[in-house]
Amino acid sequence: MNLLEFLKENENIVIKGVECFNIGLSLDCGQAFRWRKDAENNWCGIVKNKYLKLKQINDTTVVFYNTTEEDFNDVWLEYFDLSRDYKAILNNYNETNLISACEKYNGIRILKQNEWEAICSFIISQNNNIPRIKGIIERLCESFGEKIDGGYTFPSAETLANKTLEELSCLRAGFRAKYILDAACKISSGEVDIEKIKQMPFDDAKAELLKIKGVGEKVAQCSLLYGFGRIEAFPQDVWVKRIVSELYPDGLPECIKGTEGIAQQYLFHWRRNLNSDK
DNA sequence: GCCCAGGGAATCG
DNA sequence: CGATTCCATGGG
Repeated sequence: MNLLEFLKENENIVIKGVECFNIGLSLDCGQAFRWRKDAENNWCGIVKNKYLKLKQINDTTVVFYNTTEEDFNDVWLEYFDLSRDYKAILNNYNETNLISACEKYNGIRILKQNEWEAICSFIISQNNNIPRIKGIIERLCESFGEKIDGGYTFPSAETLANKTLEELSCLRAGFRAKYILDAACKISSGEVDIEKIKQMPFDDAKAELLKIKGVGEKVAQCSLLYGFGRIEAFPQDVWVKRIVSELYPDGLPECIKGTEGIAQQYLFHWRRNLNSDK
C-alpha cells in the first residue's frame, strides 16, 4: 500500500493521499449492485457480514465510519483494491478514446467482491437492466440473507441450494431463477470449487465457471473480474461490444494488455453515459 | 403495443 | 461452426 496513509479518528478510519479513488463512481458504475447513497452523500453497503458507511471528503480523502483498523486491513483494503497503483496503470493507456474515458471517470476502481456473490449477481444481470438487477438482488438478500445491523447479508450458496423455484418466485427473477439454483447447488456441493478456481490459470478457471447453467462467456468473465480479482478479464456486454465494433474493430489497444478489465470498466461507463450529458 | 436491458440455452442448418 | 429463437420482467 504505497502513498496511502490512514489515520484513526475516534471510531473512524480516514485515508488521505490516495489517488484515483472515487467511491461514488466505483460503487455505482454497474459492477456492484447493493450500495446506496444517503441524503448526506454517505455510501452505505454490506460486504460479507459487515456493514460499512463511507464518505468522500475530497479527491484524495475518504472516511470509513465506525471502522476498526483490523477491518480496514482485513476487508476494505482488498475490497476497494487500494493496494493497486491505478494511476500508473491509467497513465500507460495511450489510445485517444480510452484516455478520454479515464479522464472523465477517473477514480473508478475494480471492486474485489465475494466470489459467490459476483457469480450469482452476474447470473441475474443477464439480459437485464441495472435498476432491475438491483431490485432482484435486494429482494434476494431481504428474503434469504441474514439480518444484521444495517441490513441483510448476501445469502450463501448453501442457503439458496435448499430453496425451490417456487420459493424464489418472490424475487421476480424470471428465467434466471433456475440458473441461480443450479449455481447454488454446484458451488455449495463443491462440484464447482471456488477455492480451486482461485488457484487456476485464467482459461481453466473460466471453464470451471462455464459448468454452471446460466453462466456463459460474459458472466464467467464478470465473475472472474469482479469476484476473483482477475483484472485481465474482459467482459463484453452490449455496450462494450458497441465500443469494440465502433473503435477497435481490428483488435484491442496493446496498452491494455494485462489490465483489460480495468480499461473495460472505464469504457463501459463512458459509453453507457455518452448520450446522457454531464 | 413496441423496444431494450452488463446473455445463455436449445435448436437448426 | 454460425445464426435464430425463446426465455420473464419492467421501464421508457
